[in-house]
Amino acid sequence: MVRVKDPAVRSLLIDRAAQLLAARQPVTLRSLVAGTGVSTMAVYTYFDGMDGLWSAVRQEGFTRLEARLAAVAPSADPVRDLAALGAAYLSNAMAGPDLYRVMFDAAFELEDAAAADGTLHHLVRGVERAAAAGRLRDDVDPLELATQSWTVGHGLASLVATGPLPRQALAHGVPLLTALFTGAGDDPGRCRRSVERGWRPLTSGRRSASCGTAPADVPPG
Amino acid sequence: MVRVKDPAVRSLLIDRAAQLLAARQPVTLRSLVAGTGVSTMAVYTYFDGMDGLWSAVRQEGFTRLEARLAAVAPSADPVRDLAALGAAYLSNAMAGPDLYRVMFDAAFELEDAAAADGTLHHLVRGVERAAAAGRLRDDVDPLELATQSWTVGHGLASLVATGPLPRQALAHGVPLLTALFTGAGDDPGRCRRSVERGWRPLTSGRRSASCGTAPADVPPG
DNA sequence: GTCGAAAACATAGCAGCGTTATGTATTGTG
DNA sequence: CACAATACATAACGCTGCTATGTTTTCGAC
Repeated sequence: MVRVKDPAVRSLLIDRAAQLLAARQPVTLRSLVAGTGVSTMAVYTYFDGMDGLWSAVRQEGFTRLEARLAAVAPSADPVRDLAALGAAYLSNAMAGPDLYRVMFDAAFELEDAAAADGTLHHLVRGVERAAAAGRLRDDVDPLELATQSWTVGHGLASLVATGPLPRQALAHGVPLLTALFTGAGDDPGRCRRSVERGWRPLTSGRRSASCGTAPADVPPG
Repeated sequence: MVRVKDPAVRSLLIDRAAQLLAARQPVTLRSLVAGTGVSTMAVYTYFDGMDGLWSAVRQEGFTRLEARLAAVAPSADPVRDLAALGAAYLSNAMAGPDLYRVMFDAAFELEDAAAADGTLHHLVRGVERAAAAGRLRDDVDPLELATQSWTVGHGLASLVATGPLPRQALAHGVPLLTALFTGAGDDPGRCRRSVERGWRPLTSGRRSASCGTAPADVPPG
């Protein structure tokens, strides 16, 4: 009675969609199945149409994001870890700007909201650790501060990855988060140092510094 | 030699696009001209295709946004005015969520960047007034603080107007901006009161509080 | 092992989309 | 008035997502 669909075909189509997206090529029903041996009907048997495929691509995006957040190893400095979570969030957005846009493109449905909730939960736990370490005032609601951190991260990601701000504008994350966590009770100087340490892997390394006169260009998509 | 195209037709098509957008109806070439008497070719003589129309719609969105920002009357409290600018930004996004999404949808081109620059300039002047009033530290760069305020506003607008956060999440603007301006040197308590006063018209009034049964609605467009 | 139903697949075709080609009014100008 | 360039209307093209139809494959029951 119950037939199980081949999960390999599912992830193949999702990966190919993400691949086309990263290559800035149009993701159409026919361009998806081109090259793969499957026919256009596969998109309907596995995703019930293009809308379902986009939904699956969004979830893939949130899965990748959550993997990056989960890879942030907690340290002895929970405020540094909070900044590191923000840096990981931005790093994920910069690694696939079009995928990040798709994640927040369509009107949010239930499953999308659940995936976004998992992301937010990482931040909530980070805030709770900072609160447990006595770095924050007692009256701060972890969910609220996490949501505010998310707002900052998403605003920066949206304006830099798919918007008008240049890449070096990512550095605004340091004063923004520092102000936010200081406002939540952390000591200003200590907070600044923690945020800078957590943010460092994003602005320093990662795909060569943004300083101009690049001698070599990236290969075309 | 030079023929001037009828500007009335231009704004008619732009307004109809914004109207369809607000009504959450698909904006297609044929649905645009339906009812207006003009033919599909008008979109090509006036906008050189749908891309040009979307570009014009984006500029219309920035024009409306700038009108809202310009309507914020400066008061004796420049920090309140900064928060009021943020509230006006959010108010504009909530008044037309789909238009706001279109504004930041496509890859930014030169004319779009110019329009966004005008928006940012409003914030820069607001920061400069706050700095001139001695509310901020001397070392704050107005452009940087304005960009950070924009990041907060856009993040909130994106997550609330077209994203997963509910409308009451707009209240996060108060602690976010308070932390940002306090971090820039303003006195914490005074800053909080200023931001709350500037933010008030957004969360309290405006289109009748979120409780239902609105007796009268605003006239369309 | 065989049959039958259900799922997966391939092909062809549909309406809709943005765009363009072609022919016809309309307008401004010498 | 005559001419040339613009504005417009109609029809068609290629592409899109989608669906209808027929075929193949798969799985469970006897």
